[in-house]
Amino acid sequence: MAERKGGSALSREEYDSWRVFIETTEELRGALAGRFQADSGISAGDYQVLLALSEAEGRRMRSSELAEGIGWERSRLSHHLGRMEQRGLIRRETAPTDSRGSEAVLTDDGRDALRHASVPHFHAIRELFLDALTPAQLAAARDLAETLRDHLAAKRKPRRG
Amino acid sequence: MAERKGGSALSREEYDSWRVFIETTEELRGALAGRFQADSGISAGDYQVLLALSEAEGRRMRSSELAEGIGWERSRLSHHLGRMEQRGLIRRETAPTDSRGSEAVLTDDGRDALRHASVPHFHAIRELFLDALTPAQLAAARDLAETLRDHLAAKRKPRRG
DNA sequence: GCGCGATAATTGATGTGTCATCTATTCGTG
DNA sequence: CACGAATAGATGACACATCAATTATCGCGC
Repeated sequence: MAERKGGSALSREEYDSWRVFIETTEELRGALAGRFQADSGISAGDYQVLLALSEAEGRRMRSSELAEGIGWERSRLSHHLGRMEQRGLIRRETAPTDSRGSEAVLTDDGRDALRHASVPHFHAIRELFLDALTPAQLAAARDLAETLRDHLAAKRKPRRG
Repeated sequence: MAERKGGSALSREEYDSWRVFIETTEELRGALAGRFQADSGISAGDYQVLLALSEAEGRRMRSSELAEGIGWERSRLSHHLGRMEQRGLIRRETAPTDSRGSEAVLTDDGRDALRHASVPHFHAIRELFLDALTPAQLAAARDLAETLRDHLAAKRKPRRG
């Protein structure tokens, strides 16, 4: 990892930059998740689902659209909706136009949970992320994220397959 | 989430920056993990453990030191070592000096797995991360990560508890 | 209107992370 | 030395993510 050869070895500096970046962002995610869960009783994943549903027409969405909207695989969403349904945060109904499909519907309990979660959510983001950064750093974070996101998208779908 | 009140609401821009940052870093982690696992047959977590052990005196470490070294909770490490032991990558022995404790020992299979994983590992880092960024962006990423890391450390241990 | 590939969603298996709890051992202090 | 607190580590329960396989329905071409 110190010498350069074959085009795939990394310099110490490259490797260190990578490591501190990936480990810290992972730590940030974990800290946020823990804080958020402890303060509101719902997870970050729950929050995404609830928010999307609350903004949807009739507070309901087809599973596929929901998955698309929040950028999850359908299998992941299906499992997650199962758990949320157990807890009464959402309910599932078969889609009226296509009986293969299902709609996730926000329940009243789900609406309440979302309402109570928003403030802790924003507070945690401010405290653990925004407060740490200067405006320039925040701008750099955004630039970085957008660059990486585009790069990953290109890697994922290089023209065809 | 648009208006500012109570000091905890976020501007749209703050929220968007947060979202793209956290979602993209999470996506990067997932992409790396998938690529790495597919190419080498071991996970990123396995890699960290194997690397630490391979560099240790006698290719063995006390569980606590290992956990400390790679920054994991002991419970997490314990579960992970159990799985790695199942696959023959490591072996556990009771510590000679303290019979409460245990040592994780790198097996020959573990050493081989590490050897075969290094190139794919570096390659994935280069391809998904380093290749995406200009030198300035890479420097910004590191600066950002270090700032956040320090901030999180301060939040975690504010002087005493 | 039948048959078959495509699509929507669920399910099961497995790996992973966290928390709370448990067991065994060590150590400090009387 | 004995006892209780602290420590090392393992374990069980649960939430979560990914992958492969499965089920049910749709819709097109004949």
